[in-house]
Amino acid sequence: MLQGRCTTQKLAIAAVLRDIHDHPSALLIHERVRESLPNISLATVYRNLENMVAAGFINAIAGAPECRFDANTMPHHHFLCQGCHTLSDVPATGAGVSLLYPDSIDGCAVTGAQLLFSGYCQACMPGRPSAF
Amino acid sequence: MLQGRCTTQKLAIAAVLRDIHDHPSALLIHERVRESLPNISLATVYRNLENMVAAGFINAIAGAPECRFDANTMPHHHFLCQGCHTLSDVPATGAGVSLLYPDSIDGCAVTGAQLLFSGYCQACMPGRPSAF
DNA sequence: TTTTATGCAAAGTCTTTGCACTCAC
DNA sequence: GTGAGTGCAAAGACTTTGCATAAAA
Repeated sequence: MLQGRCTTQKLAIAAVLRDIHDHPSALLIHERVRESLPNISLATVYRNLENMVAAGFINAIAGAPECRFDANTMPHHHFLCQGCHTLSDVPATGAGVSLLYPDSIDGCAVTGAQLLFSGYCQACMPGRPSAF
Repeated sequence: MLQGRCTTQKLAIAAVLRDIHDHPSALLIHERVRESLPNISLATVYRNLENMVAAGFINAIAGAPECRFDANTMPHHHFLCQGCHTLSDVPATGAGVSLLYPDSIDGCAVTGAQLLFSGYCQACMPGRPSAF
């Protein structure tokens, strides 16, 4: 799982990612890791996250103001609330979502697809009765 | 289409967006607008883009290093090449892509969906014969 | 005239980079 | 001992904000 040398910092970052099940930004990950490793630098967090994304251990989620990370590498989609900017998981199947796409589009090799839904969560539903 | 007062700056930005058919970043838009309006400030470009996104006149595309904008408000998807970071349009239908989703997921109202494919364009196809 | 929009400049936020030092191997 | 990995600090890139001025209505 970990590449290269096994450092305390890498283990601490991996442990945080394993425990967090929401979609933390790099800054939040740094904050959490500092609980167990107060001296770890933000640059180290960024460098290790970059390596983990490259290794496929975590996913980088596009679409939020900052880049967020996701330790859940199972295929799934995301929902971004436009009210509170919360990012939540949407199962790849079972939520009524159906996505099919070919391996290549217009001669381009497609290696992955990110589906980002936007809208409003129950708490942020604008101008609608809460019974919606 | 334009909200509020009709200023030279708004018209110039709208004209640039109408002419550009790729997916310019805010900085690139600023550069292009300066060709006709050399004194326009970057802050004005950002403020107007924000207004146009809010008004639904253009879309903000998530997933690129910087936020990019898209004057094409017809439903369509995007392909981000991991080699050259070029962002291109994928027709909503006709490219073999099939996407179906409900109006609400887990009690959240879904107002839109962005589908971002990633992979490699023909020029960046890694370690594969160009005849792929 | 009134009020919104702009330009300028500064600050804010997130991310990357350079370099000397440390520690896993 | 060697070199990958780290901490620190600075810089970089993109975006937002404050305020006086300009211009649309």
